[in-house]
Amino acid sequence: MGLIWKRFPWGVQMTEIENLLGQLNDNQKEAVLENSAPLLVLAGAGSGKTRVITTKIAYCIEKLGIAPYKILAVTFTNKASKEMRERVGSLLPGKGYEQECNIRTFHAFGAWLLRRFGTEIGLDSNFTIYDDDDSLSLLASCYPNHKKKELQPVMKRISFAKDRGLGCHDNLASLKADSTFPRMFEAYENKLHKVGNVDFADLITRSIELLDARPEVLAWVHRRFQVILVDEYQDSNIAQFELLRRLVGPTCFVCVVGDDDQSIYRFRGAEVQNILSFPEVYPGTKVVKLEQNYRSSQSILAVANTVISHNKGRHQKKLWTANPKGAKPNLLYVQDETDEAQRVGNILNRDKDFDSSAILYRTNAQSVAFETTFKRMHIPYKVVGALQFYDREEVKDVLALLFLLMNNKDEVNFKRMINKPARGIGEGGIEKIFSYSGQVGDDLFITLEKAIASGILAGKAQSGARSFLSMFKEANRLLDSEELVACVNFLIRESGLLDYYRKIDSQNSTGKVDNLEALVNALASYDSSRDGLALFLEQLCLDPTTLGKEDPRDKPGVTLITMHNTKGLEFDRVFIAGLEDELFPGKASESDDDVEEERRIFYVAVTRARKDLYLLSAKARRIWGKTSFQHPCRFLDEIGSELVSVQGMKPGTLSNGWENGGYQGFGMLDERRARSSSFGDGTKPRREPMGTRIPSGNNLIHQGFGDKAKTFEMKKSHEESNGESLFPLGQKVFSDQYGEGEVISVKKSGDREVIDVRFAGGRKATFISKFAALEKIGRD
DNA sequence: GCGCTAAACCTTTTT
DNA sequence: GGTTTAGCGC
Repeated sequence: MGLIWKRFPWGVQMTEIENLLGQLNDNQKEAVLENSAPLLVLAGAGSGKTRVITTKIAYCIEKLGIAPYKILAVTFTNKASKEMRERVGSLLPGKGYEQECNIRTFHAFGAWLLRRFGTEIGLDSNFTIYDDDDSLSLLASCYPNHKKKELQPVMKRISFAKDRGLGCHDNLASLKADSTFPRMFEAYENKLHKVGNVDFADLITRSIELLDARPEVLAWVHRRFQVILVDEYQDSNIAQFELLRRLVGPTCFVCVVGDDDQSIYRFRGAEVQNILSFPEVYPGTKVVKLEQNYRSSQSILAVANTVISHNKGRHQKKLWTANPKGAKPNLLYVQDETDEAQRVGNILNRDKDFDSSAILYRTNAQSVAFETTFKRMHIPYKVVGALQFYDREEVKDVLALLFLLMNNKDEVNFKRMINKPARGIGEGGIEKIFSYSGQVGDDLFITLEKAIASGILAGKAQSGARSFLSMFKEANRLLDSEELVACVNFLIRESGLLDYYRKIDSQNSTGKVDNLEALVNALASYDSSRDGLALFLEQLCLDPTTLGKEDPRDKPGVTLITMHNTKGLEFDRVFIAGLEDELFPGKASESDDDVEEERRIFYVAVTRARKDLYLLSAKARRIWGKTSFQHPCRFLDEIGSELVSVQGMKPGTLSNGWENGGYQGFGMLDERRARSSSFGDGTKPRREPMGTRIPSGNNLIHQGFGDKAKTFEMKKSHEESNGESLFPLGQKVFSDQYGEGEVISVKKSGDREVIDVRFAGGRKATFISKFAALEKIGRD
């Protein structure tokens, strides 16, 4: 039963599963068929990793007769788990395996386990999951005299410790924190326990705690899961490694799949060592390597291989492909972020093949330039991942009320909303209220009731507190009678948030009320009971980026996405934008390890492309409202010039500019663009990016000849002076683009000197001194 | 305690 | 450039 028979022309009958196996290469097949020894699959980019996992799931069910619910498949990101669920579904359509199998992220699995058994370790089943903001607020409530900014690094360190499986009583010496840290860590943990909530790391660490404390739960887990598969294993952290070790029972088959070259979550505690040491931890491990790439053209793979070979800490391996050579990847030097978007738009408009194209960038903020330009050019697009909805102030306010409704011990959200909008309960009032609480973790509404009864609050605060309390009573009543939507609407109105945001909207036309409406709409598709609300909040915590939105993949248009988020995805045509030092690799990348991680991110990005790859690097970019002159990403130098076709002039680095036969000022490039940019899309050429005069011929001559020796000297003297400042504060300078200016700040960033210059007319710009096309004037 | 203005800060990347 | 905080007058 359950097998569908297919008749082949030559009379051989094959089951669906054999058909699937027939599509695999030998190594892939080996990985699917091995189901007794622990299995480590080292799978290069595009080597059919997901196909192996999904086929393996199908094989376990159809051939080995393992019940789907006994299979646990863990991924790292929400996107990946969604993708896997879909692939399982489409592999064996109509059987609903993707619903029955436990396919989740590590964190979602932890939440699932803790909701079931959390009471065993004193956790309420209606706990809420604090995001980073909430966690910080909780820490701040332990230390009211500290500013949030001081506490942020502490919070980061706490998360980092927990990701490594370290508790506040463990030896924290390896974190190199100061002596107060363990105490703060402990205070935070105590309070978190008392308010009955968990943070992200807790989803893993408290699951471990549960399995260690309750052998019967551990036994249940071991009975339940016969097969455990972990995707993107290189991204797992130590806590997750520890959790996995407990999940794998004596009769359980475990298989992990990963690629050390694609480890890009070190910043979050990912430990590449996990994948390297797997065979030692699980004796008898069988290792299968997948090195044939089925995704990309040879030309694209050549770029990827070259770049990644510059990393020292990696396994030697070489991805190869039998695919055609394909078109040479393009490297485009562009003017600024608007020009970048414009150029990409023009290319897209040539064949209008939007759906199979993606634009990849390092930071979410970079999507804005593409969005505005694409809107103007009428290019359809979709932004994947970036939080835009659920981290809005007005939405978080309503959510805070809902979280509070579900968990009346939730101090963070109570404090957020007790006086918002203002109802006369200030700092002092809150303190008075809390003086009626026996201890942290008491029911906050009982505390509030006591405080009101005592009459300690001032007149305005008293009535405000009263209405806040009765609002929740009524909201609870509505929820109990399963009127979720009415309940939320009531809260929005009664709390005063509706009027409050209406006023703000009318003052600065912001549309916040529309967002409140959208939130109610998202909720409306859930069951209108308390459980429906709980489910909504749970899904929201675990993946706030997709909830309530239609699946972006169903929408036509170009995909805009961060490089991190693209893991596991592929596109015919990929544009990698913003290939500039300080942006990518990021400013904070100082150590060699940091740069190696960035290089892996680049590798991941490049290997997303099937046929066409465009690399874009801008000469200037507006960052924080200031124009910053950029230097090309160092990884571009690592690609041999024979591997890409270059368009545009490498920006004004003095050395390269000269070597290329004369540095070309912005004037000439602007001219060239002006010619080419009647844009072919019917739009008017845009305003000059910096809104300044185009340099006169004189300036060009001045720069082209008069300045050559001088600037060269500047560079030389910098190298010799070894880090000494190139531009003192107050230095007068001349730029061909901006005219005369004055250095108003000199800062060090890594080994670089960065200067801010204010030009005549008040315009400010930032330069890396070493590369700045500036002439010092009026000094001697 | 509230609300306005000025200043400071900001951006990695995800669960 | 946009958003959050500090400081001040009411």
